[in-house]
Amino acid sequence: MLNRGNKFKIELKAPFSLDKTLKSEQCPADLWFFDENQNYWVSYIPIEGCWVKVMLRQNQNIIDGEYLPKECEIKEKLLEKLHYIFQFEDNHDNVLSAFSQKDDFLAKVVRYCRGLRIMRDLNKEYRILEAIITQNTSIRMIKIMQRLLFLNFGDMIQIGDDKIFTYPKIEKIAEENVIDLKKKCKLGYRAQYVKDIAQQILLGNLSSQKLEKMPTEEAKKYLMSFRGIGKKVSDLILMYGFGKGDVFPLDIWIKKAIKREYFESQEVSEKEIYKWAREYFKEHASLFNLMIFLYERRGEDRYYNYCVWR
DNA sequence: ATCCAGGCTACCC
DNA sequence: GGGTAGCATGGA
Repeated sequence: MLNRGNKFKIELKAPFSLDKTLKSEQCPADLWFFDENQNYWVSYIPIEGCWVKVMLRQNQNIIDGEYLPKECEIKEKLLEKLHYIFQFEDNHDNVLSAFSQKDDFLAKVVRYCRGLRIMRDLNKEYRILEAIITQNTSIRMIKIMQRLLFLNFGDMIQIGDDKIFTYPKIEKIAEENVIDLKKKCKLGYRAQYVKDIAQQILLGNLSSQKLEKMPTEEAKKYLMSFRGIGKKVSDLILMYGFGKGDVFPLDIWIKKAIKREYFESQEVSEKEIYKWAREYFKEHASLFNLMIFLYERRGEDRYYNYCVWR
């Protein structure tokens, strides 16, 4: 590695793949990018007021890590956060082999997704705003919009040689006028939603503390009471912001796959798919949702080199 | 050019 | 309750 920062190692005790996880295009993976020259994954994490550059590389069952700046003595805290983000210790093997027996499609999906984890975001408020901009657009555009949010509403800081922008500040978004927000960040009609929700978060009406205490169904109703948050967006927020394992975000990829594999390509309503998924996957719905999403998009372009931070 | 993308709201019946 | 036009934006 750079050999300039502080080094650490994480020993993996369960099957885990950094590549599968970060190339999966799950929402929190957008905060990581692959540095092709250095051959490691990079992200930036705030720890006790200090922004840290984190670099990771996997070698068999070892994650080699390094962070900057060197004078930050936060190794233990950083490891704690990385465990929270990646869930290294989650061993899904029993669940995966059980579901592989259920049908051939799942067997293929499970094989393809070996080592995949559902990530969690440290910044719940950002996760809420980011989920809103995912509606009716492409993964490519989602990354562009995120980068523009960082650029326009984050603070510029320097870590080593990197000049980056921190997470977009909710207060700044809340007071920006909608036309400018729309133009600056290419948010389209989502700009009004983003601004409104930012205000609701600041007012304490949309509270992540409240959300954390709620069971899934209640949390979903709560989220959907805000304009701009519907079924799908609330599922994404709960899955990636609040670690809910029993949600099932329905986008076109999932709908297509479920219809094809389980309803003989017949027309099925969203309601029926939700009901079916709850019964079929039970408390593991989120995990299989992400695996099917990844499997279905296996031939699509990936943008894991794209950096939202600068 | 028309259709589509990790959908939602408002309004129709 | 279910069904759908309109919505901003850029890529195919």
